[in-house]
Amino acid sequence: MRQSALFTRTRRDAPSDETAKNAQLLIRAGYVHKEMAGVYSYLPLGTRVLQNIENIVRSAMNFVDGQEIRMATLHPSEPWKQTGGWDNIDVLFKINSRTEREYALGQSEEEIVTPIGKEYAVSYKDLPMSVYQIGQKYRDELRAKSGIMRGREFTMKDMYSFHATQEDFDTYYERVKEIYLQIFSLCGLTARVTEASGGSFTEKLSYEFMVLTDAGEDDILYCTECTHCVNVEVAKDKEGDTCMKCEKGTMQAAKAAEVANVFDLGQKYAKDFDFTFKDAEGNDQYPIMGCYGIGITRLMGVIAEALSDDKGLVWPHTVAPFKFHLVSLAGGNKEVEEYAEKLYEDISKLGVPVLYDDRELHAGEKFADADLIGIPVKIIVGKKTLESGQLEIVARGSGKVDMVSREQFFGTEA
RNA sequence: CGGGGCGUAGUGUAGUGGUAGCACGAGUCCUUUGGGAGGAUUUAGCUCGAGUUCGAAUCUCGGCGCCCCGACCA
Repeated sequence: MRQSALFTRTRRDAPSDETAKNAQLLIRAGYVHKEMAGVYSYLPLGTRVLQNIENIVRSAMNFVDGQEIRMATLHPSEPWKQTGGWDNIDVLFKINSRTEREYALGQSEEEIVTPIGKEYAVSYKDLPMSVYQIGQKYRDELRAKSGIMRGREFTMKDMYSFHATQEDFDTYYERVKEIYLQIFSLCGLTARVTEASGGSFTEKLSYEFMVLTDAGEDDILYCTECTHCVNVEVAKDKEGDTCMKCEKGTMQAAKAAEVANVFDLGQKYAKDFDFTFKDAEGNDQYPIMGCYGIGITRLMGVIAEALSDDKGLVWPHTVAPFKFHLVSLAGGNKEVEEYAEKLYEDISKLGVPVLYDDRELHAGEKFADADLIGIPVKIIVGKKTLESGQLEIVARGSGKVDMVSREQFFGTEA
């Protein structure tokens, strides 16, 4: 992608109506555009980041035998009335049609997926079954905040599984929890599995995946020695207590952002929709259901918060909009320009996403923009490098500089 | 939803009752080209409504919007 043709441009100043670091940086760098409080559009750079995150999540869900589907986000009101959500879930957007009909906007999809499951899972042989989607969710938050971290419209991956037995569910639940941690690790974050309230629909605990960051809105307690971690809303221990699990570490208080959660829904929804299957003896049984969410756009916001520095964003290579930022310091020098053009074509030919700064600007502006945009590796081409016959490779995070020959560069790529 | 703050060119800001200014951006031209360069020139604005006043960006009331704290949060 030629930067001169990029749909967006960077800004020197942060908008005055955002205080969250993620929103300031993402807007300045041209990743997102704010529509209203809690609602953002994603521009080319932002869309690329989202697609990368989605693909990481998609692979992981496929790995745990989830099948991707795409459910409606405009919902009939009936299933919501059937589960009680219509009256009990205050974040549910309710829509009045110009006709007498009422609709809901999907804030979660149990009301849609359970009736679908009921139609296809009629025998124990059809179970387990696990489906997921990546799509928009709508929640009528009283107060949207923290940039893209708590919006009224956001992108979520939500998976739902149905199981014939509690044991089968438990096994699957653990599998998903494990793969979730890998997802966050791939995104450059360390997440902790945190015990939390199950919400209004279950007595059981749920598990939240928390990333330690001051930008988060949850208070957690984590053990300094083991993986034990509890949301303070359900914590029996206090800061400084000895960990109840390993009995070695002490519990440490921290701010954290919830990037995902998993719920054991039991048989609630199956019962609400009278979803039964025939077991091996021919008896009707309610399946055990689980749901597993990952906030895709929130995850992007948390990465932006947690990994940025005073110059701008610092994307891990797994989610970065481009692998390389080719910065040409031609300054009117035809030789350098031609060299950069050729290099851009050669990298592009390999199918490697590269942003090519071909604009006629001073080096300082180009570097400042590159730092702000936060692509992990800069390739700098100028008179200097042309004379030495080498490429200057600069890591965005560490600032580490490597001088490599063109052959070495393409050698490592191939 | 309760409390607080704020709405001025595309962006960031100055202007507390009397001619709306600056910087950045954007356009044209010239010079410059390894960390936001310089000059010339052009462009573009007071959130909406009502009121007070000879006169309102400025004062009063109301609406709308945005941010923050709290409450809330499948």
